[in-house]
Amino acid sequence: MLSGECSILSAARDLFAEHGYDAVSMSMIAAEASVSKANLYHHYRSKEDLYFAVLRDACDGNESAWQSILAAEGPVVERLRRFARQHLEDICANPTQVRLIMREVAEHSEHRGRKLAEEVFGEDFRKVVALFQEGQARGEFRADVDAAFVAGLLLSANMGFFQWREVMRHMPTAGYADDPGAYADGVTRVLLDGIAVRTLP
Amino acid sequence: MLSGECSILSAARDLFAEHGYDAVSMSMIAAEASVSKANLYHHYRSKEDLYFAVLRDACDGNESAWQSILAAEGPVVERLRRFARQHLEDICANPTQVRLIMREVAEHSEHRGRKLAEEVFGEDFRKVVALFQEGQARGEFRADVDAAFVAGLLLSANMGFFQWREVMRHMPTAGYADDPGAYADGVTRVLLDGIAVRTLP
DNA sequence: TAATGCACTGACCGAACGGTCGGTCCAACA
DNA sequence: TGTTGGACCGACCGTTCGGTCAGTGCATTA
Repeated sequence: MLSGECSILSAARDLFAEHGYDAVSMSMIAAEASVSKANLYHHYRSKEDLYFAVLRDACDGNESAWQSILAAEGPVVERLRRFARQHLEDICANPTQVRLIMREVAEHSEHRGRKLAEEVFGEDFRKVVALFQEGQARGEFRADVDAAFVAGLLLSANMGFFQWREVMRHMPTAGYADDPGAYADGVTRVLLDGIAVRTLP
Repeated sequence: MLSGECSILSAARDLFAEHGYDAVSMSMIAAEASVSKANLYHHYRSKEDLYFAVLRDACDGNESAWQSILAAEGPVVERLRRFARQHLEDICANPTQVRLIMREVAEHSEHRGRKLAEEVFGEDFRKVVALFQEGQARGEFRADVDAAFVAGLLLSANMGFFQWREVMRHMPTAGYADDPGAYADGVTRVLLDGIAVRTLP
């Protein structure tokens, strides 16, 4: 990839992620990348083509550290704890990509957004589901909860942190907005043990 | 409110919620409302003015049935269960408003979106926090978890259902995408009891 | 040295944008 | 009955949009 093309892609990614497709003009991207607008059309056939290139680029770099965590050995509970932390850390470390894809899912969930989400998150989601199922098979987790349901719950909790942290930061008694690690640990703990006071059986 | 103004507001709300601010033109709104574009500017000073009116209108109608649930008598656990169901039902019944506000939070979380979210969700959030705190004071919930944290977890889970249901519908073994009630019950159950197999103390 | 190919540009296009303006219509009121 | 004021419209404004195109500068190759 040439430097010109790279700077275009980078500028477009930042702008699209921050403002959305329609709010960003080709002139803005050209100015941000310090190239002429015509140059954009030399590298990409259309605005949509550039947008898809940005999306494709954002999806490529999601080979994450937590892939190995899921496949590791040892107690599922411990793997789950480490995964939750790493996953949330990854999300927070790549806000641009996450925002890009979240926006796409929100606005086109029934069309290409769904397909995109499946391609990007699908395999990962299935791996988390498999982890929960392994936990159930090992007798670490209760068998009467749906693994996909719990996986969705965990990912929703992490996504919720990412989406609402700015709002939560200004809510009373919510001091965890600045500590993803503590949040993820809290999620794991509640997910495993619940919040109800345990009564002897 | 007159019929013309109402149809404008309604058309604008639908279009803004579905496509976002920049993707919607005044001409589109005028056509959708079957009025002239000039008429839009007779009722609203600018596009932004109309957008804010839509936002204000969407925020007004959120006096929900679950307000009384939170304030009711009886075991907190039962109130929590009923709240989770009703809250998710409300979200799913008003997708337009929810999408509108979600978009605003996502794109302007650090500016007016934050203020908006506080005004719309702030009081509700605090009530849910208060419910958890009451549960802790009554000895129904463990005291060593932060109430605001758990409240955020619950709301994130419900929001996650709303946001990802279209994607989830096409994931294997995830059959709960069409049943908000069952999902909410599942969230409550996991939140209360966790998924770990209980070992005798 | 001449020719080829490509990154890149300024000037430009028709269309659509947000917004304005002069004017029509009609119910309310004197 | 004459007047007023607000709902409403068609035509239009300047600007910006996505996109095009002829042309320039500069390596690489023959």
